[in-house]
Amino acid sequence: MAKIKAALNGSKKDAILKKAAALFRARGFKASSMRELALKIGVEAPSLYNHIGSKGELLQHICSKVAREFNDHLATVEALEIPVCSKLEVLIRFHIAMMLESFDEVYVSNHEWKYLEEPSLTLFLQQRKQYEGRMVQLLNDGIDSKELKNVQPQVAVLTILSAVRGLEFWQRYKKEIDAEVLANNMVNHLLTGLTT
Amino acid sequence: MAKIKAALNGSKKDAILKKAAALFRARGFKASSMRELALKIGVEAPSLYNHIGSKGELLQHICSKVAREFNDHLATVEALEIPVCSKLEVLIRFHIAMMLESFDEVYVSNHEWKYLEEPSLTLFLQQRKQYEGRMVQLLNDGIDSKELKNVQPQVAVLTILSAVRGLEFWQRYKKEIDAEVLANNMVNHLLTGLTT
DNA sequence: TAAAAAAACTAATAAGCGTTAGTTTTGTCA
DNA sequence: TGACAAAACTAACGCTTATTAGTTTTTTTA
Repeated sequence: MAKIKAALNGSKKDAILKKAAALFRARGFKASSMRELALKIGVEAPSLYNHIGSKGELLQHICSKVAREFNDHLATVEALEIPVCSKLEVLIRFHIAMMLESFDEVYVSNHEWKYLEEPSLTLFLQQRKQYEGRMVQLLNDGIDSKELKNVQPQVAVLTILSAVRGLEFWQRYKKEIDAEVLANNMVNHLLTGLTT
Repeated sequence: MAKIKAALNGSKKDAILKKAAALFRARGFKASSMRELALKIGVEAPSLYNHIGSKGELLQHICSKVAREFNDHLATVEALEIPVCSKLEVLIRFHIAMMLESFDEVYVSNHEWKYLEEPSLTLFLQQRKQYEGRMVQLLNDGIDSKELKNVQPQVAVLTILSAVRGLEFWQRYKKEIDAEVLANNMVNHLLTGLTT
């Protein structure tokens, strides 16, 4: 059987991770078998273990990479010296961009994290909680400076994060609606509402 | 071993369905075993088959019931003679109420539907698509009557549905934020935005 | 209280799982 | 070209899965 093709500028492990993310997204982590993953790669299941440690390790890599990217980005946004509204806009557009270029990974991270083993599970949840907390802080800044209405910041963060998360459903409309139009609409909706 | 306790005003199958929804939500459908379900009920796994047909049938019942309830409610809202904004508010509040009183079932319906077998899977997806389509129609009405801004209705529906779906994360804040406050905030945010 | 029905039990089956061991093939470098 | 390392292979293990068969216990009904 042919050897595993390394991803462009990546190790063979990276190639496996990419296929694993696609499989886990389509089937779910628990319903995905190592034999199925091997088949997609064009190899027998035990051969995978020359490159990876375990099935769970694959999930761990996917989730921790996504979490790191979002946290890193949030840090850069916090450092910007622009109005809170603009920061929110940048954040929302980043979520949309991530959904576009790393759809499988983001989806898996959002849906399958519960199958992480300790201590990765605890770490992941801590990072997510932190991310939310820092967004709440951002909204509080905006409320203090009168840029934003006096809302419950936790509820607003919940609404925003859920809305951008829902971009996973958007794949369906890809042909009908341009990514730029989508982003503009969502930013406007979440910041200025629907009503005239 | 004790017999399966029938739910108040319900059959034994209903009691199993309730426990199954809770288990499927906590563990995921594929990761939930019939032995585990039986344990929660206080019975051996094969005994369940005196009351149900299969594991998949449980998921099917849960998902189709939730889908029916949402579709039925949408029909009553469409028939109301009130402004579009009010209709949207009623819809959002219904989602919040459903999340409160049938959390496990709604969560499972949202997350585990992909494990439905045919023809239930196709039916479920059709109903969901229909629900979205009818909401798009509702928004179009609002845009025509100048009640709403001239937005892309598909994007707005995506945003609204995703936001209310995200209420599943809200359980964490239950102690801090009252359900009524949550509902008011979310309705205001989705209809009138965040900015001053 | 005896018969019938419902629902529990134990035992077992076939299939699929992640993973390991041991071996063979393939690719690399001196 | 020969030697070493990397990575593929086959076979198999131990475990879990949903479900069935057959039997016994419990409950309902007459």
